[in-house]
Amino acid sequence: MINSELHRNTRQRQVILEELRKLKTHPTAAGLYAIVRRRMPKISLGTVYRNLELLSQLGTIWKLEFGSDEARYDGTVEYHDHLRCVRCGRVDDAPGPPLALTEGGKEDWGGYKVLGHRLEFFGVCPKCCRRQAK
Amino acid sequence: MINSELHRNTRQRQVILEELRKLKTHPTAAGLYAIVRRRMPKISLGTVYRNLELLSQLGTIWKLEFGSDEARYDGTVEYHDHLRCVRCGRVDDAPGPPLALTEGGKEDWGGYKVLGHRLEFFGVCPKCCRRQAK
DNA sequence: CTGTCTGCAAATGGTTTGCACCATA
DNA sequence: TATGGTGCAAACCATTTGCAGACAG
Repeated sequence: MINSELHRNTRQRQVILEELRKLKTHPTAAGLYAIVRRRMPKISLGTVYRNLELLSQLGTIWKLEFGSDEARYDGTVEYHDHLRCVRCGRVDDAPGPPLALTEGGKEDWGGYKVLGHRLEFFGVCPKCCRRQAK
Repeated sequence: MINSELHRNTRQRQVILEELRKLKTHPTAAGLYAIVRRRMPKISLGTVYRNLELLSQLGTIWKLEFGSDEARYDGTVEYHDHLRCVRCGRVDDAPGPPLALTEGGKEDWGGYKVLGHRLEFFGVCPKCCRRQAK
């Protein structure tokens, strides 16, 4: 059941959320696991996955699962677009305000009940651009 | 190497592309495999994957890998947005023209070399809406 | 106390890959 | 006939899950 009142506030959950929010980057589950483990050496990767999934279901964090690579997680709540590097998989926030997509009146679109959208730009990140230039 | 002149025109590849283009839906690799097997019972799933990957690298088809579910493939070449059902994973083309995203002047955006974008709407498809209503 | 959560490890499942044979150009 | 492609099956690997003990409320 997805209801924040039914869930306990475990130390693992707190640390996972805290460390995710400290990061400007959008780590993978494994990446965040490595970071969290510095504070909680005994935590398991399964717990990290379970909490990231739960927090994203609750709308507390955002799971970025465009593309074929591993999912990445974003501790920011407000909607914003993303920019993904096709070479290394890195994900950054798109600069500036999100593109305005007028979804008004589209709640029933082709028989679909539209809930939202995701917009992702893809390209080559600065580091990979430099690597290519060499 | 990704160069159409270096690739042979095998019967398997022809049939895979042909069947994909017949479909209005956007099948998964396994779904297309089931269809292709009606014409080529001995074809393997690995061959379907290899050809879909190659064709999408060549730009002949489009691999839709938003979301966490299985990848889906689209035989249509022109850009269009997609509409994905969050319940059953079904993917349809978004009706009407694609939203105009003025990417001009954004080739160097936050240090990124922007190559393109993908826009996906998510919601509940007609069939799943009906299922819920019962 | 009760039911959720955790650590651990094994299972899952879509996708990829090694290999020996086949077939296209 | 040289080389890319295929069928088969095993390998991969991110993610999920079963379980018994731990802990929050």
